Amino acid sequence: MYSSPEYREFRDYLHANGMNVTPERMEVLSLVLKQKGHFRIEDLIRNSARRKKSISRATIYRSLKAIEQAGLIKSIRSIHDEKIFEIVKGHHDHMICELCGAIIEFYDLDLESLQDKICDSQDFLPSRHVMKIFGTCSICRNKKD
Amino acid sequence: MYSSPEYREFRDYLHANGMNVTPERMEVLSLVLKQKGHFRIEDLIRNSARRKKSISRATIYRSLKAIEQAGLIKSIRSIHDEKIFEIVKGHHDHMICELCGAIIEFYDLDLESLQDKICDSQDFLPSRHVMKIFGTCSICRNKKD
DNA sequence: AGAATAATTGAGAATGAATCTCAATTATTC
DNA sequence: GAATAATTGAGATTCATTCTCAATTATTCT
Repeated sequence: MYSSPEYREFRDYLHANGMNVTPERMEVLSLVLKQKGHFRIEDLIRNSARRKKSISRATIYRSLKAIEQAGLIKSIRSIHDEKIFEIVKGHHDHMICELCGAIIEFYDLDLESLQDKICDSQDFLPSRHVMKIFGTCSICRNKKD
Repeated sequence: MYSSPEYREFRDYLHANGMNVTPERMEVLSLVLKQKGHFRIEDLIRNSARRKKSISRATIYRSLKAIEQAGLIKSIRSIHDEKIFEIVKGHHDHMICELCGAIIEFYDLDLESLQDKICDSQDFLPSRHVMKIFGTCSICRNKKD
């Protein structure tokens, strides 16, 4: 129970920050890990609600914040400016289709190193970045014909 | 009065979309153009409130939406996830200091063309993008010593 | 294991941004 | 200038998120 590396990492984060390991926090992480791809907070709340022992909205918010700070999830915004979380699985950037809303992940090493170079030229020390390209995905492009 | 190119552009947008040119809308644009760099909606509302004829919150929101759709401003999010507008002056990206919150604009041609190349490889047709690099700005780096 | 201490939870209240409602007002058209 | 359609303002409303605080629970210490 709660033995995969993500739980361990989260426990370590909690310990390192003088926070308690509670069933609620572990359960929220478990709900998170069940999501595939991107998810909204409301989805988690709804999922939790249909369980025997549901977790309060406040606690879900609080736990998500901790899980985010532990580096296990991160938030992005949809085309409609809606907050969406995703499980952190190594860095990548996003293409977002303005027609169908699809979120396409990509990673490009040249892009990463070019960014470092740009930061360097401004004496800026980067810690992380967000890059979103909006446009039309290949599926929607072909539909249009 | 209201003769600079931005007003003309906004009027054109309104006409093109069957919307009326009202003193309120022009005044909101005027408030926007008075801002330097980045601004929050609340700043505009406060600025408007201290005028002889103040404009309602609802109308400021409505006008900003129109001004944004006219392409004269665009919105970004601060480190604290707060919505911030900026006047569109040709495309650029952002470095955001996590210590002092400073927003540094930059533009890099290599970055732009690399992005096009990446989109091409995914058959994705880009229309615009957002790139934010978080980290520590040069001023804060030097303070730390 | 049990007591003491500090952190956490839940339920609902509170906040804050953004949107909506609708009657009164105003821009536009003819 | 009259008729028509769009807009405005004030306040109500919505929706996401945070806060409050008493009751509960995890952790620590012996």
